[in-house]
Amino acid sequence: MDKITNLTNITNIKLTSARKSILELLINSNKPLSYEDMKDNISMDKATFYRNITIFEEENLISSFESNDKKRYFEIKKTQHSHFICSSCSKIECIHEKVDFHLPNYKIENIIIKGICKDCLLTEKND
Amino acid sequence: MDKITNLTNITNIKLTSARKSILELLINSNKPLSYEDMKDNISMDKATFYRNITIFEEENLISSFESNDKKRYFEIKKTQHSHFICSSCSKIECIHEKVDFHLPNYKIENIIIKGICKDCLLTEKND
DNA sequence: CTCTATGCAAAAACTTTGCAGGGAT
DNA sequence: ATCCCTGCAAAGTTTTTGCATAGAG
Repeated sequence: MDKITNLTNITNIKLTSARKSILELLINSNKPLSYEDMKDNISMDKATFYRNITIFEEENLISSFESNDKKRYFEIKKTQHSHFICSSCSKIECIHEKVDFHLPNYKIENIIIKGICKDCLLTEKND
Repeated sequence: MDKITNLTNITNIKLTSARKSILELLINSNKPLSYEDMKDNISMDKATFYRNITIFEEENLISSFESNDKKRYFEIKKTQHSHFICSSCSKIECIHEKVDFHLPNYKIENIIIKGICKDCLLTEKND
């Protein structure tokens, strides 16, 4: 039984080939992906894509967040980590350092850190 | 000399009445505001609004982030704090608790925490 | 046969751009 | 007179919806 079947057989969704191709891409990616990132590798209409994304989120298979570039980025729910979005180049990086933070009575799902990445900081200095 | 003059006279932007009205709203708000939040209280076209917002960001007077609801939220740069966005009700809250977190070589500007707020958690339990 | 999934086209929502007119100095 | 600011309208971008067809069980 492969990873994707594992993921979906605990839910009540049908594993169509469209859905499989989205999940495959997300599982094999080491960073969040937008529709634009994925569209050349999944052969389906954007309507189908977004409808399936909605279902995946309802089933808690994936999480998403909005970035600087106005796009939504999607990611398989796996070991929890944070994301860094560079205000300058819009690059997104996964941050695995532990963030020490507690908010009683809230459920924390995702931490997004905005700022300037080290590459852009270096470039600024060289200007 | 008022707050707004203080804010802007260190920059090289002209303080028009349009700009003043945006800054006034942001200064007096205790939470980030979107264009929609502000539009009834500022009498200017949305083009003017967004053009001025761009200038304010370039001048480092304000910061912004994208929320669940596809809107950008703007805030005067003041004492640093984080924001909590509820995935369920999309409410935004300012979080003044310290987030203990270090990323060497990166400049951190803004921390956004996504999750379920305490009100929505309660509602879920009561279903 | 029935129920869900999909594609296509159009709509929706927010933001940006082009262009011409207005205001300030 | 010049330069920047503004309003209006149109365009741009991402995501969503309606509807009819296709496909699975």
